[in-house]
Amino acid sequence: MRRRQLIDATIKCIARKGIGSTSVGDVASEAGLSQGIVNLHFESKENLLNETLRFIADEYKDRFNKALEGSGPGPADKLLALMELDLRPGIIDRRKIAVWFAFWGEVKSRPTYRKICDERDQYYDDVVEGLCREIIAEGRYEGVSATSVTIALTTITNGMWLDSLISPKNFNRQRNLDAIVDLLRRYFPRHYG
Amino acid sequence: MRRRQLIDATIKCIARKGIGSTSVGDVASEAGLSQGIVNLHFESKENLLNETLRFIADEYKDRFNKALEGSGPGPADKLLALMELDLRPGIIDRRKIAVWFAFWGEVKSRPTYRKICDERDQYYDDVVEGLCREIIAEGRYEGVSATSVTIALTTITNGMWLDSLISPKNFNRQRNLDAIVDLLRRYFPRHYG
DNA sequence: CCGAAAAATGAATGAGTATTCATTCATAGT
DNA sequence: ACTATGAATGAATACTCATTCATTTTTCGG
Repeated sequence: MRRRQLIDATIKCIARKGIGSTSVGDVASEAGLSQGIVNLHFESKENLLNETLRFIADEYKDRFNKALEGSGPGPADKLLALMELDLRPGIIDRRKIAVWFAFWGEVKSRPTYRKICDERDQYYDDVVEGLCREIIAEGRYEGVSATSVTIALTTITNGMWLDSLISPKNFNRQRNLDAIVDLLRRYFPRHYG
Repeated sequence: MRRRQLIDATIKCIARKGIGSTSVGDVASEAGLSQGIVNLHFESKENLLNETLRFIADEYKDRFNKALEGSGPGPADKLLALMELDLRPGIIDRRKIAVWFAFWGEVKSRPTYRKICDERDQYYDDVVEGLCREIIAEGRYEGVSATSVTIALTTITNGMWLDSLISPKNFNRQRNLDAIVDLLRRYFPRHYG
């Protein structure tokens, strides 16, 4: 399918040159096709970018759901699997992260981007909060607020993504994963001890 | 100073329209000046953007140092003051955050941006890690890794900034601050109890 | 095979934009 | 009063880029 091929080319171009310097001509030649091809299949550049963002959001959601299914049965396993997902080599790949940040960088001025990102985050937050509640009930943890843990867990991974983008040399996946597990242990010692 | 005036105008334009859609003409008219003014004072658009990023990074560093000085004397006070800083209304202002993300979105394709951001983060991390070490020593906390706490604390605030950008409606400063204090309490109960 | 419909091409168009520069103008020095 | 200075202007230039469209190529049902 041409549309998919063009979206892939768009992702490559954005990762390499940023959204601002990516022209439809660049995308077309990255795909090995001709000038007019983008407008033929997507009508406009804006459309292409919207659909590209939707594509990477869907792709993430897929991996997210697969991680949930593929993990151990308990909520603690599932939560850990989700945290690990965000630091998996295939996800925390500098090119992929660059694309996410390129779109996030335009969220304020493009309501459509905001909406797409918001949907993804909402879903993510809901699942994480649900798992935290299950763990709290299961372990009879007193004084642990599911809301607080959820905020900590969901924000921390995005912050790590930024680190990996800004200090790739200094970034250490294992150390970051350790920090997350360490944090989980503080909240839920009987599950991650 | 004209340069400062132009940098302010650039920040406003980026917050409103994003980097991609901000032209030097926009900046000039936002400043109430004429076409050629940007190239007169900054030689090129690229230069203007570099200096704008450097300006907001310096501005942040200033507030950061003031927060350190203005807080209570102990490392625990200082650390909390830094965390509060990142959620203060003047900092977590959607326009300011939008500018940060606009630049972060281009970090991968613009080495200069990366360098400026990296310097800022490096400094931030070093200070936070130093404070954590002091607290650990002071409270004789066993089994708390300064590295892990530092990673958690420094990444969490950037993640919160992203949330405030994507779900401004849903974003609640107090709830986020509570999450941070809650987290501090888990690591350092005798300091934040 | 045929031929109509769909897909793809790439040159042309026109809007927009960074940069240049000849000129204006206010101020300061002589 | 006259001149020198340099900040500021804004029209002109050169260039990039999204979009259009006439034309060519491919596809595929009959």
